[in-house]
This record gives sequence, C-alpha cells and structure tokens, in this order.
Amino acid sequence: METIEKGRLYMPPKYKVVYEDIKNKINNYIYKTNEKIPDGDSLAECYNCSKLTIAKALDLLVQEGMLIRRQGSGTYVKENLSNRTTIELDNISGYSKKFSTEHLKSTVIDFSIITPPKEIAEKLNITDEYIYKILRLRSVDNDPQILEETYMPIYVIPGLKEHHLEGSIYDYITNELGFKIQSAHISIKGDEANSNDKLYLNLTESDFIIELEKICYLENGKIFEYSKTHHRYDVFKFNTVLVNNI
Amino acid sequence: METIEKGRLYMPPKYKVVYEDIKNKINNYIYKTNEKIPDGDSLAECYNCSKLTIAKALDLLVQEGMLIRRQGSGTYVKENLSNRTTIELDNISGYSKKFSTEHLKSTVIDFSIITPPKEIAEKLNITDEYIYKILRLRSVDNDPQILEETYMPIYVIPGLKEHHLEGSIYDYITNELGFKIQSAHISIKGDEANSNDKLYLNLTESDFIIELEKICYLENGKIFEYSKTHHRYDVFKFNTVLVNNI
DNA sequence: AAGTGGTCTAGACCACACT
DNA sequence: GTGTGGTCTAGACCACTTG
Repeated sequence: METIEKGRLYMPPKYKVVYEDIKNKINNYIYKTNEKIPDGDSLAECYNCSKLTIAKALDLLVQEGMLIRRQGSGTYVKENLSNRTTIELDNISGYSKKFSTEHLKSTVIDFSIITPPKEIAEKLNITDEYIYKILRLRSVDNDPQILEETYMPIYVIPGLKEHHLEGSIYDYITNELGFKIQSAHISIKGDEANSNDKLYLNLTESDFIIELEKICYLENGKIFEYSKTHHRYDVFKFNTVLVNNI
Repeated sequence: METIEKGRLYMPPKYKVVYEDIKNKINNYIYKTNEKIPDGDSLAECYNCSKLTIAKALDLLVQEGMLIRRQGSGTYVKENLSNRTTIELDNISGYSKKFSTEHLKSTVIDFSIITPPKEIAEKLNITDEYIYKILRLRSVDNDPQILEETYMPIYVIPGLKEHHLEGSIYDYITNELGFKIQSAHISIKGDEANSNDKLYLNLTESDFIIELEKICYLENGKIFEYSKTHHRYDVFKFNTVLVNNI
C-alpha cells in the first residue's frame, strides 16, 4: 500500500490500511448490510495490530456513516445510504464521478488580484494581503449549473494561473502544490436569483438558487478559500452524515 | 460533573470532562482565537490523565471545527465560525435556542398508524411493522415555516401520543424514553412548492422550498425516524463542518 | 457467564515544525 | 536540537448485551 510522494517513500499508518481494507469489504458486500463484522480482538489478530488500532480504523467508518458500534453487542454495517460528503473544493465534484472532464466545463468570467473588502478579509482571517478574486461558471454538457465566486490569499496559494481555473483548482492545490485540506466550514441556504444568476445560469424572473458558502482550511492551519456558489436548484443535492460523538 | 440518570450515579469518562472544560475555555475566550493552547503533555499533567485521553478530547473539538492540530507545531483555536450542526430531531432546534416555546408552535395536521408503503419501509429498514405517520406544521410567532412529514416504527418508539407532537418528539425520545441518538443521514435539495406547501406555508404559485430528508439512528442501532421537511426558503439555514480524517 | 465494545495507562518511537 | 503532535503496543479494567 505504500506510495511514492514528493520523491519519498510514504508508508500509511496501520489504522489507515485497516480502514481502507474494511471499507472495501463493506463496499464489496464481503461484510453485508445489517450484519455484524468480526469483533475487535479477532480483527486485531487478523491485522496483526492492537485493539486500539482497530478501534481507530472502525471509528473512521462510524464517522462516515458506514458502521455502527454497539457496546456489549458488536459492530454492524449500516444500510447503504448516501455517504458523507467529502470536502467539495471543486463545488462540482459530486458530478466529477458521474461525468468525465469532457462533459464538464469551467468558464472564467473574472480573474483578478485585488485588495479584499473588509468583509472578505475577515472571512479569510487576513490583513493587508492581496487575494485572487475568481468568478467561474461551471457547466455540464454546456448546461450552466453553478456560478462560483471565490477568494483566495495569494501568499497561501501562490502561482495560480488562468489555465488552472479552466480545470480544477483543487487539483492544482493538492497535486501541484502538494497541500492537504484539513476542513471546510459550510453554510447552505436558498435565495432568489440575482441578476448575475439570471444572466449566467439562464434563469427566469421567478427562479431560485441554492447558495453554499464555504471557508476552507489547509492542514497548515491557513484559510485558503472563501467562496459562495450559487447552484441551480434543480441540480443541487447535498448529502452528509451527522454523528453524535459526545 | 457526575449526574444521576435512571436512578444511577453516572460518572462521565475523563475525556468528556476534559472536552467540556476545554470547550468552555474556548467559548469564554480563555483560550483565544488563533492562539495556541497548551501542549498535550502539559494538559495531561494538568488534568491528571494520559496523553491519549487528552488527544481523544481534543479530537472531538477538531471534529466540531473549534480546534486545528498541527503536527510539530501545536493545537490552535480556529476562527469562531458557525459550529457543526447538531442532529436536529426537532427540525427547528436551531430556533429553539433563539425562541422560547411560547413563540414556537407545532400544529398536528395528521397523526395516524399505518402499514408503510414499500418506499418508506425500505428507508426504515423494516418489514411487516406498523408505523406512525405524522404531518406537522411548525410555526414561529404564528408564522408557518416548516412542513414536516415523519415516519417512525411503533416498536422502536412506543407510546407516542398526540400531545407529544405538540411539543418536541425529541424530548419524548431522549427524556421520557431515555434513548440516545447515534446519527442522522441527511440530504438537502431545493424544489418548487407543492400544493401542501402552498396551503400550509402560505406560499404563492412561484415559490420554492428547501427539502431536508433525514434518516435517524438510535444508539441501539435501530432506525427510529425517516422524515422529509419542507422549509420556507427564507428561513432555512444549514451549517456544518466537514473534516478530512483520512 | 460469556462476549463485546469503551476507557485508560505508561511508555516507546516516529514525523514534522521551528529556530 | 527541542518541542509538538501522531501512531502504536500490551494489558487492565469497566459497562453493556445477550449475538
């Protein structure tokens, strides 16, 4: 399972190996829906590790809504529901599995470097820093679906060029810059379409959009993005799993 | 911090005590935004526990979006953003903190016991079980905001009466029955208002709503609720934090 | 009573950041 | 180099359910 990253041999931690393996077993119905999987001691012996490592791996799957652990009883596979949303840097990544890049298109409406207004600077937690301002239209088969307004500090994401925007900014950040995403704080609401929405998303006077506001963190603790995306309501769907941890 | 539950002395685990204490320190700005909190060894000494217990407590706060941990650097308090959504059994619990029960009203439109149609039975993962069907209108200051369609198996939630519906079903389940919620799988989308929405939410022909679909699990592994809530778009807001754990 | 998950420890070692 | 978080172990004991 080891890979080469940045020219170095990268060996994933044991709990991640166990996590991946059990996740595969669930997805391939080797561990069947609503059934119990082997107990912690057995798994620890099977994977040649401690119980705690097994628990850590299983807890990840609980967090993703794939397992439920019941004290005194066992660990069970949940009904196969919509899995937890991965962080959608792309805003359209839900589709990127369904549609190849041939069908996806990003049209850059505006790409400039600005001094952020106070409101944006606060969201990005910066002072006196230049930022990129990006306005993009995301389409599937030339059908416009998402109008995206993105702000990113230059010093956090250096070297961003217009051609990156025509593809995936996410790919640039993770693959070319080698950064990892830590988290995203999001907020979802509905609203009437504004003039830009009507213009670019081909909406009529009476239409509505779903607005997804997002603040994204890198693993180094820096906020790298604040964005507002307006989604045509008929193509928007957001799935997630909330787990009670306390 | 110990409490009496079901006539027994309940002593919370150490990591939960630490979690609560640090959460309070963040909310009261004893640990300030963007600043580093003490390292794991110090906290372990301070709380008289092992490093692992501290890590477990801090990881909960990372999951809630309040902290960020950086290997080699430290643990930092994040910008105070909207916290992670708690499981909203109530559908209106976001308001229950803002508005007292005097302002909140639940009007029961339908409360019946039925044999579920196939689609609902599948969502609830049951066969040959009777279920409650509940249609409620939730209002704030007599302003109708949410139309809620709920299905619950009788054998999972016994003894539900109409007067419970006028208050909070959540309170009945957690306080009177003493059950705990494990998780909720949710899905959010927008849609045009249907005839019921127009009727009960006072919408016009052109209006639209936000639909929140939800499947809820108890700690005993049973699904106790499948619901669809239609929210007037101008009063809907959903916040959450997505954390990259893998 | 037996089985299973949950909590917790003390300590070891590694990976990474900072300076 | 020092400090910090991340991983991992072996084992102990507790809480809960009943496969």
